[in-house]
Amino acid sequence: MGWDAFGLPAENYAIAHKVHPADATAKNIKRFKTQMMAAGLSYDWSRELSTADPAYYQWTQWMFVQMFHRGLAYKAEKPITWCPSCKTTLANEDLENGKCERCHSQVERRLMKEWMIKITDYAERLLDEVRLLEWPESVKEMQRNWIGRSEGYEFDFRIEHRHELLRVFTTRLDTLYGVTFVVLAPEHPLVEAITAPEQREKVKHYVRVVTNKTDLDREAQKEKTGVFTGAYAIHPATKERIPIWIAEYVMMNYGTGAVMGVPAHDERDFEFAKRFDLPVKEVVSEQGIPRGSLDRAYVAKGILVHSGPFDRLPAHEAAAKIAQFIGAHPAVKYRLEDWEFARQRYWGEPFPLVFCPECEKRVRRGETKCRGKAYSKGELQNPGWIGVAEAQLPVKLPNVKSYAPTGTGESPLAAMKAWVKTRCPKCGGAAQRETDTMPQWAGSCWYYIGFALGRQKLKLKPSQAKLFWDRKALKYWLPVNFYVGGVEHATRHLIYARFWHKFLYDIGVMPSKEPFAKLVNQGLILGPDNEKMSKSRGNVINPDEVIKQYGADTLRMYEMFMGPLEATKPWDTQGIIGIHRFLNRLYALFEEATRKRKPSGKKMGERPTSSEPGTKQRINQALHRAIKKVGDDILALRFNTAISTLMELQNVISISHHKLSARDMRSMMKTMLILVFPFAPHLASELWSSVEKTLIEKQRWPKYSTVLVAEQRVTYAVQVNGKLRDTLAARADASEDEVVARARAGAKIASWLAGKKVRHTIFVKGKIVNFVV
RNA sequence: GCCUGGGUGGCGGAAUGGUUUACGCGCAAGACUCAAAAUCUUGUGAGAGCAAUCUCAUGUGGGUCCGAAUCCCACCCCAGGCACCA
Repeated sequence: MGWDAFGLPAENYAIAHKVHPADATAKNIKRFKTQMMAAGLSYDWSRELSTADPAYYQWTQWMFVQMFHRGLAYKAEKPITWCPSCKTTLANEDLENGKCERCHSQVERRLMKEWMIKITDYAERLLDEVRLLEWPESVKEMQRNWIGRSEGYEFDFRIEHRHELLRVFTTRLDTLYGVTFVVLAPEHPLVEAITAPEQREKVKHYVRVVTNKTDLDREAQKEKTGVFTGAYAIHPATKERIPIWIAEYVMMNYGTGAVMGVPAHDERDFEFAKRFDLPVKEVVSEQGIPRGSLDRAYVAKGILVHSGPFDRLPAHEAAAKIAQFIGAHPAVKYRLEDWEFARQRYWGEPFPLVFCPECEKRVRRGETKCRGKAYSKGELQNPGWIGVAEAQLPVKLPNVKSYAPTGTGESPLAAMKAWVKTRCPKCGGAAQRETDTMPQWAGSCWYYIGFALGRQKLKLKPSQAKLFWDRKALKYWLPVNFYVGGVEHATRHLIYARFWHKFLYDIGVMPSKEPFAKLVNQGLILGPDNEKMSKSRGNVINPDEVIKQYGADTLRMYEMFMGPLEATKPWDTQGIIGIHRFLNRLYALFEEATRKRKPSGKKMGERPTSSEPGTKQRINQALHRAIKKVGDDILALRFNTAISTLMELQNVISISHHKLSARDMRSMMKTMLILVFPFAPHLASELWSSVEKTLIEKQRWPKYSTVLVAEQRVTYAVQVNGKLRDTLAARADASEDEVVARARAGAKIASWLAGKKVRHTIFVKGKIVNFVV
């Protein structure tokens, strides 16, 4: 078990309850642990870890600093998501429908300079290597959509009277001759430079209005809006003058932030052209014959028309030829953006980075080393930022009195002058620590590696990294064979962790390419009202209460019995009694079997000295089928049907067990206990230990007899024209002729067949006879 | 709008081409009890019938097949994801 203890969830809780996050976290861990132990969850507690433990987060810092040195982390001014309630920047992945996933506040965009991780460098591999994963198709698809690859071309428009070039990305270069305008995102860096003096006021006003909108407002905007810049681009093929507009429907964070407007063949461009009365020029049609006028965009691919030398070419061929003609080059774009990695909050891993003004000057002067120590790629790309040396890790999170977020864009750590002030690891000069902290995802990106390596390894110093990366252990344990987790991680933790793992693979410390080989999403248990459990709804089922009322075994077993593991299903307060009854009957049955107690209810005679053979055979068969079915079901994670099978077995035993000898009954019940043990370990081991000195968990899973499991007598369904008219009991090995003859002879069937001609007879061994008349 | 799941009794669900509704809950009747709870027994898809039995039923409509909850086509509804992605 690992405690993902840093980050917003823990800190927001601490603030709400006016306790220090470290204390709140410690208290909650203790409570969770008590609950888990009460439920009998058998984790290997010797490998327990917490992401907020310095022994753990020193390695998180070590990994980050490796990324930094290799140029994967950068500080750049960008419009970043800001949550006004959590008072911190957030990553795209932290949003849910444009709102903060933690507190559901409406977020804003703020121009800020924060640490970003170049996860986009890994976009291609994150996408491609999804194929290596045995994951639910839905999650794989969510990841593919999140990464969002699209292939197209990039090319530049010349701008009339200016030397700058305007780069656009398109997936439909075949529609180039249909371009009647160009659109820039309002935040596009060229907007100010190219805007004509007479349009300046209008453009400024528009940009201000649009950039003040929240993302949600911008999404809600249905009508197209925009404004003409007064500038013109030159069409690369026809050399026509093309008006340049800006509009909020073009996003700065995708592609190049500029698009070619082809109203005839793009729905959005069509809408925009209609709104602002721009020309619509048809250049693709289904059969190569122009329609003349379009009442909506024709977006399908087709044959080119009105496209100069490219007329009559099919789309794909045309795109390649046009690219050659105008000098466009193939390009791939991703929806995935770089990972906003800084939080202006207290409760997180401090960055292992310092800012050194002297080193900044040296790097800016073009020096590549300082006192004989070379600057890393990351240090050269981020002038002044220096990675903390391995020997100085961890950078411990200082204890503060005032941990509440400030809202100023600086974390509470910035107020800790003594902590902030430090020496540059490169030049020894005065330097300042980075005061932002890492997001809660950082620690959870590699906790499974922590489990694999064990606690002793975590306690090593980062300067002993070579010892830390125990290749043998990593090869033995990883990739994780089987990961059970909620689907809410699909485009968050599971993207980040895959990236993190691939980075560790690249630097040679991790032997596998992917962290989690097989994934299953367990369904959410809803409240009895079929809604997500929440305090405010008052529909929370507290496991402590359930355990108090029914015991831990009933709780565990009922959770498994409710339905398939993957299904989301409501807690049924009444349904749990069924499991409780099952366990009580098992207890009573076992007591009877071991003769510790007189059977309750009906008077029952002594057990016979030897079992009644038919009964013994019947019960034994049921037992062996259960051994097979329960075993198979557990491996296939079908716990609900495994439990049904145990109930069926118990029903068979309880009907006629009094015809079994004490010895037989006892031995069968002991086997059943082993089957029950994974589901109800407390009761099973209690009963086991009442008759055995061994431990039930040390027992081997029973073997079933294939002879007993095989059906000896079967019931045939007898149909006439596919409709069930009779059933027929027969030996499993009875021949077709025999079964068909007997089926035909049955009184019911005879009457259905009377006066009709049987055209043919279908026989499926062990299952069915069907007379077609 | 696009993508991914899913739709079976009063309820949770079982069955992935062969007796639809296993198992459990609930409900009804009975036993035990002064009574209740607990426990045990029996019954329980819908409709018709005294009954044997028959007809209908797996979101809707069509198709394939001796036979469809299951395979194919079209549509409807529910849940989740993405969404002005050029």
